[in-house]
Amino acid sequence: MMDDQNHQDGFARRERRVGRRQEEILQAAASVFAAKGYASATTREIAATADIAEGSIYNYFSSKRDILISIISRFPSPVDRLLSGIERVTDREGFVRLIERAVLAPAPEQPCMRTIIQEAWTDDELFRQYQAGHIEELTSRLARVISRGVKAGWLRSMDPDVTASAVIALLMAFMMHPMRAFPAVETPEARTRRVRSAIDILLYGLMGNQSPGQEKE
Amino acid sequence: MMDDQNHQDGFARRERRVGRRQEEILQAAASVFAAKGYASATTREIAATADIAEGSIYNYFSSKRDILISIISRFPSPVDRLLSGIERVTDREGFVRLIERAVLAPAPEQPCMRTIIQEAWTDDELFRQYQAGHIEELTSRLARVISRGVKAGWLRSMDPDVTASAVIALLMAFMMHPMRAFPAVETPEARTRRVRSAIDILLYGLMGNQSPGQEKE
Amino acid sequence: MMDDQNHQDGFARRERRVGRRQEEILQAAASVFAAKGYASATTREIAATADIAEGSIYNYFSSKRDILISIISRFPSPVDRLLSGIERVTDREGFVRLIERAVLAPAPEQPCMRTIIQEAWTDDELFRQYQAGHIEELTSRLARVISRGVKAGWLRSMDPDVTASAVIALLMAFMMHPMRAFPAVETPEARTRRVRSAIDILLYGLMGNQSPGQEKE
Amino acid sequence: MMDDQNHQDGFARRERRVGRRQEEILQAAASVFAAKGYASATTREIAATADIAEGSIYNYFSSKRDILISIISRFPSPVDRLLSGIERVTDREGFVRLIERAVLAPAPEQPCMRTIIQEAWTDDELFRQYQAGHIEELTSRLARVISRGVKAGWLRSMDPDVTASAVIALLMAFMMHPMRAFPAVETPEARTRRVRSAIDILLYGLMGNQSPGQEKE
DNA sequence: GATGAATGAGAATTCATTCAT
DNA sequence: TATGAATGAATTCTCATTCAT
Repeated sequence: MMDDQNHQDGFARRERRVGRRQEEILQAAASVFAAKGYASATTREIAATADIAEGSIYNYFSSKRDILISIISRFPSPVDRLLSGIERVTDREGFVRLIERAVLAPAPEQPCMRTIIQEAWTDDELFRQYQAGHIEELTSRLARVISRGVKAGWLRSMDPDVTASAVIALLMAFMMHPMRAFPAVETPEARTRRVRSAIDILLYGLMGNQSPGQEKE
Repeated sequence: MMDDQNHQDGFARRERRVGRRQEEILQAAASVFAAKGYASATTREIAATADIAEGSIYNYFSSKRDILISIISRFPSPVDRLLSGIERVTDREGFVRLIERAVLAPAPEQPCMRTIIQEAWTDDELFRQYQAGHIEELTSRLARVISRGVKAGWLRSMDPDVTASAVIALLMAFMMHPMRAFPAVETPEARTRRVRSAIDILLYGLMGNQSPGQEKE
Repeated sequence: MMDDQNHQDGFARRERRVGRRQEEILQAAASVFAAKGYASATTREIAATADIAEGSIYNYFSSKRDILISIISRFPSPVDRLLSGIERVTDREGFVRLIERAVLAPAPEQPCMRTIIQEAWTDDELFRQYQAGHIEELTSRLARVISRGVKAGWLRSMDPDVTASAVIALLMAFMMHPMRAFPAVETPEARTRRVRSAIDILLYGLMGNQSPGQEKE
Repeated sequence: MMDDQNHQDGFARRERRVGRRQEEILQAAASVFAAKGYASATTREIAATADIAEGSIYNYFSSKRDILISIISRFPSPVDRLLSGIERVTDREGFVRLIERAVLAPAPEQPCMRTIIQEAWTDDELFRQYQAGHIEELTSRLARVISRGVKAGWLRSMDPDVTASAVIALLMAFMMHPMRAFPAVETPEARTRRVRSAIDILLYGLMGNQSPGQEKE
């Protein structure tokens, strides 16, 4: 029984070590992909960043592409950030919070994720595999929320389906790019102000006649 | 003098021929970059597309990167499309038209440009060299327009600087991405509807109390 | 017309140059394959032997395996050497000559081909693609010849099908290996004597009661 | 003394365990070498087949090559199968049995050995080290047998030395290759028929005027 | 100028072998 | 002794760039 315990411990320890190493490689790869883009990133640089030998990468991943896929499917995509909780939105307040949470998410990995998600966004195969389904689901759910909002009067009158897909396009685009335009200059506060302003415009555009975000600042 | 004339003619003719060839290569490269991304595009494929020899490329451009740079600086970026004419905006109507023109621009090269601009957007050096300046200029001009609009009452009350940069971020992002989310499904009409809807949200969000795009459809 | 001629000349010249280079690479590869076996041969060594850069190989062949296949399908296999002319065999004399020609073929490339053919013989895919068909054809043709020989009395009585496949197995095996057993020692004359002796045994075994090769020595 | 006994027992037991492990590894390696060829076989696959860790192999063998050498020198080669008992041949019957036993040997490992022996046959160093000596010995012994047979009249008149080396070449070649030519089609019975037929031809060729194998079927 | 073969630096990946546990 | 992750040299192949024709 003792032996069994020991054996199990050993097994669990190894599992954890493998997991840790994978994590390290993924972190390293993510940062290199983010800096150079997937195609220009080299396994050599990933290995150097992860501080292991080039060949060791292949003890944990079967190919460079496998690393990219692992990153993409491991981290929650912006889409998922929007999806979670969308059902609970029943009023203007909830809607505002949903959008703000999705876009302003303080995810520490966000800057490094942007480029990687772009990759999934650009690569047809990855897009179909990891995004398309989510987005369709998100769109139809959002359309239902909008439909409810219009009926309840806290959204102005619009076609729910078209509006839903337009909003998602806007949000996805915005979540992927907002930082780029002013990279060197701006302080975090300035960034937050700008993002808030954009959200405000979006929400105001959806709700009409009353700025929804402004009052919360 | 006759000789001189001939010589000048010959010179001009050569100039034109060189220009034409460069144009062909740029077109070819643009389409290949768009399809594969800059890093994965090969000079071989560019040459094949331009129907010239691989080596001939180097008679017109000094490197693959030089081609990318030439494309970026030759074609008007979305930023420029917004810039031109921004000064003439003096009322709600003009503003609506400005935004619509920029986003819906029927530029035949647009789909092929998106990827290339993304490249410039992702590559720090290119970004600084070809976008940063334009964007700053655009932002400050737009801020002035917004400021005027708020004073004149055709825009709701907002901080002009923050709003300007937020709008630009939204527009840039949207101009670069809107198609992706629904690639297989949608008809051109559906696409236009969706883009219109997004613009509508944006403008309504800026102007308040009256949908500006809706009535024009 | 002159121009046309020149152009054609240029075209032909290039064709020839390409052909020559391919030939050089094939020769080099053949000798390296022969020395090391396909799997252990490296493109680096092939390139060095052909005195070109490693990368240049890929201007002429799409992969290392493509080189092997080219070699195999370019040179006539032992099977083909047996096939050609088998139909014309109508008597004991012709039969003797057929076998002798096939086995003793003074092909200059033979020593270098043996190992390569072995590769095709060992690799299931290559075998099916380049040998299987030939061998089946050869077997049925040989069976017909044997059948005729038995009827005409210049072969002893045997089952033609079984005998045909046995003879082919013996010949193929022998053509692929005979040298190996005594590589360093023997003179060409000794080798010829030994091969002749083997052929003699085979033919005597087939014909019975009279040594067919002995008298020619 | 008891202790001593125990110690000796322990020692012997360890010896046996080591031997058993080595055997397992050799079996595993043999089957992998046979399937892929030496160069393409990986230690990983050998380890997996032997159901041990990759690293453990190196507790028993110093290198991959060492495994190959161990296999070759451990298992009796076809040559050895011919050698053993060759001295006892004193008449036609014995000769027939000798050849049949060597070629038709029901060794279960034969198919797996063929490829390995081919490796030794192809690799100059291995050939010299493990085959050359055996073959020379075999040749001279066989020559003596033939000489005796010719004198005794149960072999037709031939040069014993040349004939001996020819027979060995034929047999070696045939023992290494006979299966290949008809892999998918034939039943075990068909194969036996074919091999018997080949042996028959050989023996008939050696003895003259009387089929030696035919009557035994 | 035009061509495209030649180049060689590097890319991703494999694998025999080592070594800490 | 057993393990299997770590290593890094070696391998096949790619591709921007050069250069002889």
